[in-house]
Amino acid sequence: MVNPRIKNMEEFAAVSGLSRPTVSKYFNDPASVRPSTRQRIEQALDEYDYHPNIYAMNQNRKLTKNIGIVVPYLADPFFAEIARNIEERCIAAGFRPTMFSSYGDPAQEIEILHLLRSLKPAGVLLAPLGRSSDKLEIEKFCKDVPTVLFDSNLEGIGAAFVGSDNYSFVNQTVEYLTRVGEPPLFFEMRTPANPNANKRRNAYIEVMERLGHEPKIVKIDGEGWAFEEIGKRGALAFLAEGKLTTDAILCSNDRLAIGFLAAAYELGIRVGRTPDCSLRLASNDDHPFARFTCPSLTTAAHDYESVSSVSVEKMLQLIESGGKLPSRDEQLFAARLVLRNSA
Amino acid sequence: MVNPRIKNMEEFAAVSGLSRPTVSKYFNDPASVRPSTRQRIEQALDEYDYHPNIYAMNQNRKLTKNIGIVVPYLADPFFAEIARNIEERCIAAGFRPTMFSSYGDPAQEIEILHLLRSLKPAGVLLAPLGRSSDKLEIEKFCKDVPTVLFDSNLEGIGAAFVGSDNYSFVNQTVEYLTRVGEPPLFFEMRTPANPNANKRRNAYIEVMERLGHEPKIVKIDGEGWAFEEIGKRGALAFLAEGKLTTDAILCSNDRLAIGFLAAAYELGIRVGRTPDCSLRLASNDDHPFARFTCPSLTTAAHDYESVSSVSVEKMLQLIESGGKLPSRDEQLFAARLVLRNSA
DNA sequence: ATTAAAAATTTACGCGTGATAATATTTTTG
DNA sequence: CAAAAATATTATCACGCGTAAATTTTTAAT
Repeated sequence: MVNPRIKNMEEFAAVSGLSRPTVSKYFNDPASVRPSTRQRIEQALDEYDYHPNIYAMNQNRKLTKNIGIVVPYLADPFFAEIARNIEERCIAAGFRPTMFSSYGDPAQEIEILHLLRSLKPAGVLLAPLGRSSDKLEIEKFCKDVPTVLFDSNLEGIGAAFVGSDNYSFVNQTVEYLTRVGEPPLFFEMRTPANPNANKRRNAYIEVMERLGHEPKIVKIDGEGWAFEEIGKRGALAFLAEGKLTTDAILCSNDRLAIGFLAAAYELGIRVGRTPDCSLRLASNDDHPFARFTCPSLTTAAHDYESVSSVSVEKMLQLIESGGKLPSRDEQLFAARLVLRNSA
Repeated sequence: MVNPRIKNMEEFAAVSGLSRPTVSKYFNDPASVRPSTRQRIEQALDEYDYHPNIYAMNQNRKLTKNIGIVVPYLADPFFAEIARNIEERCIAAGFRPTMFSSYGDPAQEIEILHLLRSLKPAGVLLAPLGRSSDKLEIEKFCKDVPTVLFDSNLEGIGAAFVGSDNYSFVNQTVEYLTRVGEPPLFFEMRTPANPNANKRRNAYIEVMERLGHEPKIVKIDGEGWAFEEIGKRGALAFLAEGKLTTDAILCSNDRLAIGFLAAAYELGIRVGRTPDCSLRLASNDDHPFARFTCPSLTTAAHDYESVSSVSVEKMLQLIESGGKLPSRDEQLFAARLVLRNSA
């Protein structure tokens, strides 16, 4: 490694005693050269410090090894966690993932797609903002760049969608809550950014009616992505009203529930399933922090593993087949009910 | 925009009635061409859909507009938040930041630096893993690429360091805790990954001695980045021993404190400063979730704004001056004590 | 108006790699 | 051991742009 600097592939080919095209082939696919040749290259790679120039490589290549991962809000541990999982799998598959977050801003989401376009990625994994997304622009993007949507669906857009079955989430939490006590009230934001929220509300109504209970929904105000704060304020206001008609509450998502628990704690309302508690609270997502709330949060867990692995698989499949899939398929994964202490 | 496709800068220069190098100059700095020329280019830009090829641009350029942002663990909301802040500022300064996370793995940290090297970034903002970092490799990297360290310092490495003054953190929390009650015990991991942890412990000892109290430290076992879990287990074990000699505890960082609070809640130990509480708990960092713990967490807050803005400023300054600064300077920002309900 | 200086533009060349076709070499097979 | 198949080499071109030097145009000064 202390040997004279290697400037380019030409020089590196020289010191390894091969021609440049052969070395080029090796870098594009090490298995495409004879084992003996491969050995010579890898030996030279040990002795000399050479890395192909990324920009020169990608400039004239039909398809780069880049993968774009786009999420709505990377500072949300839920997305951070799933992005981490996906990133890892892309690297394992020999690709170079880059992460992007639109931080809740539709304009930035589109900007990211523009940037991504000029990055000529082999594929993109996109968790769109949802309601506020510029669907026309995203649709245009998906026509040019092989894209798999995950987490939140935009009807008909992208080559495939991989996400969670919201009905399964709510069905399990509602059934559990009603089985061990009174039927739950549904606690959500009035204008949720994420389309999953709407599906969850509808599922709640459907499941409640099936079970012969009247659905009751509390809608709280708030904009943006500070869900804990919104949930806390909403819960403080709601609990202060004293109109609680049941002992059970189902939050649309864990971040609202975290805010709710903070509010309940401040008001001295004990939450849990033990006799000393006046309220049971369940939620959906299994946020990374749900295990550390007080009390720990009973919630319907995403199948993180399946969602991330199948998203990546779909994407690789899409790349293999040249960017087009015969038909857009949607794959949904059921929740796993995680019983903790809040309900 | 419906006009014939523009393939490259040559064609775009043609339709705007200019030569390619002139157009090239415009894209590198719109102010470097005559206003009348600029107008012609921007008009053509409206009519035709052309974007310069990123790879071709960067291949033959001495300095790209890329900025690398590297953090130890992006799924930690603290780093996610500060990375978001830094990212935004880089974009505002006309650069193209890319975020990387080593997810606690020293090998991956080095891999990221290797990748970054071939990305030829104008500068890098690096929050190193700390104790486990491969310091020799990082030092080598910093010699070739203009790098500013932030959050956790590696002595003598990088062109500058911007972080928080750990003494100020601990000084404020200890002083506050002793002022309103018994002197605190220090709760930390036995082998902390982050060098800030060591500085905080030393500061705790120093401040306690200055105030005439005997420092008492509880070291808990655990490896990796699941601090809440480690804190919770450690607290459960510690509280079960019943060797609590004081009513006040200072956690090394908020994530440990979050775990501690979860443990206390499960054990039925009320934490806070009201008469019905048996324990006061304070911490350091002002983690984004510290407002939503039960009780809400009294903590010494990082000056997020200053750390991120000065980091970026230092970096821009470094780029301006051609990658070298006259001397390595370290800039530390004091904490702001945030009083909430836990102490 | 003339001319020198400054600014803007054009000419000409190079960057490091991918890709392809024709040829040469090596390895495998019958 | 010869023929066939697989692999490597040689020789070129293409890619889309940056950049220094040369040239033209514009501006400022006389």
